[in-house]
Amino acid sequence: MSVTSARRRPTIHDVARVSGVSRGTVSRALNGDPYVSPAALAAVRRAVTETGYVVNRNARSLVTQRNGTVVMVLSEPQEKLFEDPNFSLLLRVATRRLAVKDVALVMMVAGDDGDRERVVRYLRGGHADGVLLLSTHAGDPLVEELEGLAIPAVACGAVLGREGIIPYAAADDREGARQMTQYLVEQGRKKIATITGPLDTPGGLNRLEGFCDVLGRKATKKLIVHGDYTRSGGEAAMAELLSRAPDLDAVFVGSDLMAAGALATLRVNGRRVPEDVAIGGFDDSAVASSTHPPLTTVRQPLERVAEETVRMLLELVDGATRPESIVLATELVIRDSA
Amino acid sequence: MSVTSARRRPTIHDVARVSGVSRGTVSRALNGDPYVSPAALAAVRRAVTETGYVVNRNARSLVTQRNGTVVMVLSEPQEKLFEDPNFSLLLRVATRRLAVKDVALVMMVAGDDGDRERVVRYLRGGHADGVLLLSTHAGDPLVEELEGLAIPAVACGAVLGREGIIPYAAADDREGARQMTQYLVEQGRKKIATITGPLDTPGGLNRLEGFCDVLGRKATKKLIVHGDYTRSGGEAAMAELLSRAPDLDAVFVGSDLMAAGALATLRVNGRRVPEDVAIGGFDDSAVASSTHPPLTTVRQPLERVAEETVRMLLELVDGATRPESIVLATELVIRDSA
DNA sequence: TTGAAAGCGCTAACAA
DNA sequence: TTGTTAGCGCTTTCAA
Repeated sequence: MSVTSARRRPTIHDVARVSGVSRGTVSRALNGDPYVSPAALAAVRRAVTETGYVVNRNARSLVTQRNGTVVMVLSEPQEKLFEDPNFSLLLRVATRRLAVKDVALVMMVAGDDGDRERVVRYLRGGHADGVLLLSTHAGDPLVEELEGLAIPAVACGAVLGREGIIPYAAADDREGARQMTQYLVEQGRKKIATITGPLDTPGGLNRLEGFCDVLGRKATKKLIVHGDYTRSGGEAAMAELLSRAPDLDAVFVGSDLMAAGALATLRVNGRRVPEDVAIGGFDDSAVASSTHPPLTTVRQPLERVAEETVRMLLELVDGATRPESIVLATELVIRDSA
Repeated sequence: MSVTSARRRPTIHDVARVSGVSRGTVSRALNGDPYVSPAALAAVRRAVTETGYVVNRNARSLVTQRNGTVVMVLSEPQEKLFEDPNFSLLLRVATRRLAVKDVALVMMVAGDDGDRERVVRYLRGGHADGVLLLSTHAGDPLVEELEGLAIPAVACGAVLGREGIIPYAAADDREGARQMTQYLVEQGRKKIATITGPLDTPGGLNRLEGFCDVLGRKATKKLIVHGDYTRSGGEAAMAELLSRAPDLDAVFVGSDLMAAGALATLRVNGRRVPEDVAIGGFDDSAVASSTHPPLTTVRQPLERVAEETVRMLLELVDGATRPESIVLATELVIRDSA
């Protein structure tokens, strides 16, 4: 045992020796090249098992200029975004889907200039085949640098201002917001406000547009406040709304986490939900069912967003032309808050 | 611009040519070798800037057998662990700390045998310098495989049964549990139960021991139920406790997430918190302050756990002898639930 | 269908 | 202090 682990790792050379063919043939056999005789293939297979050979990816990458690694870059101006359950979900699904293809996922945060420089250095070092963008804001300087590097990149959610350049998979934010707003209207709510996400994110912008689509002129400035996708941001925004329009009877909140914050503020202010104020969330993330009362919300198919993003990226890496961006339908989930 | 990005990446050869020294000298200059004249160093620096040279890590790794990458393995029998805010925190801190040292973090999940095989293959492929273990359960087969690979490994939280072999950083679970239990006693609670984590995790086992340390013979089997660190597990465990001991007046719950579940069950059953039943959590994670009422809990210094784990791993990778494991003090955080 | 051989870009040992 | 050179382990022509 100790002898075994002390021995150097077997190389393709060892496999060649044991199987009685040349290194070239071993390589071809390993990579599924059609020009390998059944006999040679069998011999190589046996030798691989016998020697316990595992390819050295560094050596392979050096010559192929590929390395079976993609980077997930989290542009994260507010550290808080990490507490968002959506993030965990995307990360988990992406990791799994990539793992199936034997592609490793490197996590990098790009919150400030130092981080960003590091990401770019890593990418320029040729250590990754592609980039998965998460929560990228409009005008993020990283995007431009990426374009300069000419490295395959795909985003979870559109990168505002770059929709035609960086392919993405996303939920239909605008339509989802319409569904929720329409539902609130149908419930007889008369004075409906909204708490949006940051307007330099597609979720912030498009959900607000959906809200306005339904309410038209009723969507006055007074009834629109902006949050930052955090719980505490939701609390503050709700307080602001209450002071602006004490008689509001419904709020469409741009994320479940912010909605949880809004609920807390309403409770403190003695408003009952949904009797006095109806609350609609967005995401149907883990928090939605754990608030009190549980949130009526809009379900985003984030698993599919992650899956499609990964698929698109791998296609790009394999040399496909720019894949079509894809927008997935949302679904209204009715619980108790509205 | 298009011409620039189309050109092949500059190699050390180009730097040598531009700076007028040999490749060897360039390499030495780049790697901080002391035997480089100031003149040569300056020339190399200038040439690097001029050419935009970035080292090719694959080539470097091929010869150094090092690659500036560590893997974070998440042993995750219950997928749910991903929803735990503790996880996000550890991931974020570790990513950042490693990034500072220009070490990349690869995420891998090892939930089933297929996953595990993939992790081992990746490691045997020599693509990582070390392993960060997360939420590893006693008897996890991965641990043994890791030992066979003789790759540096450090754990966040002890790996039960391997405490002497795999160094770790962890909170003082037992003492933390004692603090909370003692506090409940001091509040005049007479019938105190506990919901533990899985007993094959250090948090499950040691927090239960701390509980028993304080209560002695009063900690009867009837008052001890086991959860799985999920919210729904906490709900179910609380229901079980209520049926076993309807007259209990306090519960020490082994994690904030489970405590949130317990609160929900109590509410459904008409028990007021803390008037009828006091609830103590553990973690002081993001959920603790967002439950209703906010949780009195035990703060784990998870940032420091992550920092220390990373430090230990990098030391190991750099050839240090097995570092001392480190146990960090916890702190009682009093809010409204007890 | 196969083997031989030329690198991929870099580090490190050696000689100068 | 420097240049030269031999690989690291692999893929991929090129000939056969």
